[in-house]
Amino acid sequence: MEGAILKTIASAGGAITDDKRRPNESVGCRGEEEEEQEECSKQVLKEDEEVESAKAEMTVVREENVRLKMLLNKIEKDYKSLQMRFTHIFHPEPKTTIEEPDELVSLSLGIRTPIDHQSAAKINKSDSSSISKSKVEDDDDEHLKLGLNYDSEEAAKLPADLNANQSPENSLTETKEEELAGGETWPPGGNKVNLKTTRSVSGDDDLSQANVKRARVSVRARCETATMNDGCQWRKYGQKIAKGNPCPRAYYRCTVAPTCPVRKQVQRCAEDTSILITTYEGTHNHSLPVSARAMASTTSAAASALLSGSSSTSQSATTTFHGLNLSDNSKTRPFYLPNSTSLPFPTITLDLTASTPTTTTTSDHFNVFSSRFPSTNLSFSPSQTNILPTVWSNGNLNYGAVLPYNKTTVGHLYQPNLPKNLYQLQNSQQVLTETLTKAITSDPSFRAVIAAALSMVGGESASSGPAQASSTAESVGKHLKWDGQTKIVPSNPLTSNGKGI
DNA sequence: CGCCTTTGACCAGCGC
DNA sequence: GCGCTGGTCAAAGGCG
Repeated sequence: MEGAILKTIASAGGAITDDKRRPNESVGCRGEEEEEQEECSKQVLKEDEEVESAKAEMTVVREENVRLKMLLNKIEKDYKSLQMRFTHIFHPEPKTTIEEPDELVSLSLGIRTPIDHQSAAKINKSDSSSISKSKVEDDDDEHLKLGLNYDSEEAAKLPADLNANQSPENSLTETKEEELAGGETWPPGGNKVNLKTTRSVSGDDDLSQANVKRARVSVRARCETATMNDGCQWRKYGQKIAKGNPCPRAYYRCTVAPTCPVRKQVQRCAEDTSILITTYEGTHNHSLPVSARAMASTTSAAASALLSGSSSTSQSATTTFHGLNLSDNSKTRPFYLPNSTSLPFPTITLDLTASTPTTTTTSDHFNVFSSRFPSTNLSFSPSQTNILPTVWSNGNLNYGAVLPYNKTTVGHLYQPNLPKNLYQLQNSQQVLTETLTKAITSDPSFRAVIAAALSMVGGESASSGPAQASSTAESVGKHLKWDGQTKIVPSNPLTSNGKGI
């Protein structure tokens, strides 16, 4: 049946479009034959060209792959360099910075395991590194993943003390909490117990310790959604109307791990409701999805920098910051920074809202922060590619600021009419600022981390929607390789009901 | 049914 | 001591 049909078609002459048969067919006149041959040769050439182009494309893709691999290697190297930098910054010469056992705990960044005071007291101050190493080596794997939440094999290959030193907030925030809780989940009012305990033990020093342990990282970003999609799972456990801000403040708790101590407060800026102020507290004690690492790393790094500054100026921080009320700033403060007036916790603020060129002065309401503790403000301008820090005396560190470094902005540092304690504060803040500057400017990895956060937040703010916001994180997750395997994160790593954070 | 949000109540710290 | 405020708890209800 089919054969008959084919014969019929073939006899029709030229109806068959099989190109390969045409050169051998003797149909039509000689001129048509030449045309067909020419046409066939053209098509063959075209196919060859396509093959060649495909090969060239494959070559390009291969080269791109090689470049990406090199980029990944570079990122990993940068990360290791960043770790070294943090270790270097946060663990200066012990004799010059560590003055008491508690201070040792404060400076032992990232010690995830609870270290009781007895054992800590037995250990020599100068052996802080060995403390970290021995404790971490005894710890389980999860604790090795702490800190900057980078749990690649490269990180695992690093010395244990490096891993242990990644996360200041782990050691600072959770050590005593886990002591109190016996390693279990947070007891009701754990923070209260913590604060109350530390305050009742030995007065101001412990108070300052508690303050340092409660370091917070506040992120200001333009976001239309209820919360920033930082990749983590959060559970809302409370909401309050804070004084002076009609927008309610929501309290969230990380639910990725039941024992995770991380909490965050979300509140819209009263001045500009498109600005979302998210304040993070604590460090995740579990591995994070790729999409959550950027923010976690950023906040952890920022908190580390802040705590480093606080630690290095702990003396003045205790004696000066508590006694000094930055009433000038707080009175003129045109927006409401979470906890800035009521809590003595050091807060570092990452200002990701300065996406448009603005005239930045010390009175710029996006860049003036005040609290009883020296809040440190990092203002980023994502549109700027040349990152040059502008530092002024109030601890603000304007990244990519529109204004060039202008000494007039720091002029009041040298004003002779300032009270002595204000000078102390400014000196402390200057040290803090220098520490931050050192951490950020001297290591490209820090900038990479910040850039990752910027890309995430910027994408979200630009898209004004959670789905699109997550696409940025998704692309990061899809294109980054960790632990030698590609981890595909969900397009929207939200909660099961899709409401997310 | 499990997880989440909502929301009023409770507690602690702080200032007057 | 009292009131204000921030932070947290926990019961109730909603949602998938």
